[in-house]
Amino acid sequence: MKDHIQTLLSAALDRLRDQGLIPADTEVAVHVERTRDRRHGDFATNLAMALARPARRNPREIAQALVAALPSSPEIERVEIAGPGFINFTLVPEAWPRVVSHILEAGEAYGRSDIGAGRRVQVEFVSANPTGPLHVGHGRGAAYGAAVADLLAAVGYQVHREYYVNDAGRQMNILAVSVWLRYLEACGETVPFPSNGYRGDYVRGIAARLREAVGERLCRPAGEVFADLPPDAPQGDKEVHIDALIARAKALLGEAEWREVFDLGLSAILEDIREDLEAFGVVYEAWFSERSLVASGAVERAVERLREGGHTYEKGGALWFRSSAFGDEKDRVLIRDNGEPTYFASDVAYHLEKFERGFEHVIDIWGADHHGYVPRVRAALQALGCDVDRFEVLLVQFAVLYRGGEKVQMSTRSGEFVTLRQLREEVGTDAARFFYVMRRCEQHLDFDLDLAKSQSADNPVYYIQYAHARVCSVFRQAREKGLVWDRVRGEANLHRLVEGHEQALFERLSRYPELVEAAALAREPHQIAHYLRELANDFHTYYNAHPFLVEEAELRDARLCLIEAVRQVIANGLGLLGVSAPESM
RNA sequence: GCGCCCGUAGCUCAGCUGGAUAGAGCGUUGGCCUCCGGAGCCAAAGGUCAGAGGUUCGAAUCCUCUCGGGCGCGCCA
Repeated sequence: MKDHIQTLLSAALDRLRDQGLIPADTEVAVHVERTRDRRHGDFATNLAMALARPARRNPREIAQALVAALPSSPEIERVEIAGPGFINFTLVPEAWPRVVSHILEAGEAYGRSDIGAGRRVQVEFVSANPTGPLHVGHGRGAAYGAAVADLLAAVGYQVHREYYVNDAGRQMNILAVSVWLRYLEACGETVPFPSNGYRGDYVRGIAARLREAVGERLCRPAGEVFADLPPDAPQGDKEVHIDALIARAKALLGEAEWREVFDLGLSAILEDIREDLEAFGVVYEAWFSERSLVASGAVERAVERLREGGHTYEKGGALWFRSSAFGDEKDRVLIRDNGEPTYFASDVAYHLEKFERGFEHVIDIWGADHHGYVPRVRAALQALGCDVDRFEVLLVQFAVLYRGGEKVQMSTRSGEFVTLRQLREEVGTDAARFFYVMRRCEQHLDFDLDLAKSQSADNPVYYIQYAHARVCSVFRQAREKGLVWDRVRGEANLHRLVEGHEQALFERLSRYPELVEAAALAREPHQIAHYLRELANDFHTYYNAHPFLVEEAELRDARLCLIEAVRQVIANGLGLLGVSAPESM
């Protein structure tokens, strides 16, 4: 409907250009919006006011010319000029109920569109280091990223969801050595556990699996392992200590056996993460390995390209990228003085590779604590000649859990953090997915565990799901009473739905496609969450005000059509957020 | 010190690329169950949109500054 009015206005605009009333080169976006007040009709545009300046005319004068030039339409009952120069459109009454037929016809496809035109867009999200289970901080990125990806898919983009696996860095070596030490313990050795190691219980679990797989073949006496190592903190430097420990482990085991430990740890954790996300309703098209990037020489190639482009220099034995020439606050090291590439170097290679894979748009979803990282990646892409307008980073702020009004403390050091899995077990996937995307991603999120668990009206998830279940329940009741819903008869009698509650529902339902489009383009799934609450409220209100299973079959069938449409839109909307739509609760 | 995000009702937050009288939920107060699920509904009270300038027909929205809160500023990942 909105599109229809936009089309009419564009036509009128062309006529005014032809008539010379406005300069031919005037560029103006035709912007149609829903009115907030019924007295202003159903839709309004500020086009005349936007044209006032370039045309050097009074807005109302332009509005009159626009209205005169407007092609006629059977959908529109009235066009009025109001206030400083708004043009208000009122639809013919018959236009509204039609939305119900559209919804019943389209079913799950209602709200989907093709504005993406099949363009390929990549969404990379979560990408947590595979050194331990996902925690609740990752949960928000997972829920948000999945919702953004699903929204983009819903409006016609070809979406590629990707998880970047940091399986090549020092942190992974630390994990491997942690696993190995726990394994030694399991073999009966007594080892002092490094203060910088991974202390979580899951490491013991992986060590146990290792022992099952290889027996005591990889066991070495603790005395040999720790002989002459630099001291751990607090006497010594914990970083130096653990690096020496890693080197010793590699020396004692040899490359092949070290790799065995490393790979078992990596695959165990990746498997855990994958299962965790899957249970959270989050699936990926690809898991992209950093190690494969290093192995294929892509990192060297990317660094080489920067060097050839004259964007690098050497200082202090290291190779630097002149990112400050592209807006970053300082230059960044690509290759350390020890010859090892930095994490940044492989990230440059990864992002270059994204563009080389031919995505038309590349979206990264990061925790807000990485915001300082954005300018350097952008700088690198620019230096490599990529179109940075096609690169977008969405930063997700922290989520803080509350229980009983108190902040839930999390400590990574002790290994006692709240995992995503624990959260799912406590509040359920539906509540978790919904709560995570209830707020704009720039907004800090207060996650109230008690509220998420509560089965009451206070809890928006239950409120919305209840509306869905209630519709299903009405249909169950109808069947029990032997009433058969005749959809065709219902659709033929939609004009009978003249109650205020019914009109409100038509209006609400009709804006759903606009909403999905807006939410997708703005990457704002929270708009869907808010909409669904309002829709559910409209429905519950209607439910309380009017019986659906009335005697008169025509009216009854029409009302059943309407509430079935409501059910469909709730199901579609919840689906975009990864929340289930139960038939009973 | 520099950079990014945030500041709207007692609390948690919406407010669509600037638009007509700033909206929800919770909480508070007062109502609605012989009836399709009361896990629901209705009503009332509650605001100097942090503050000050600026841009214009018009600013919660855009720009600048100030104040307050969060986060980040490694040859870590």
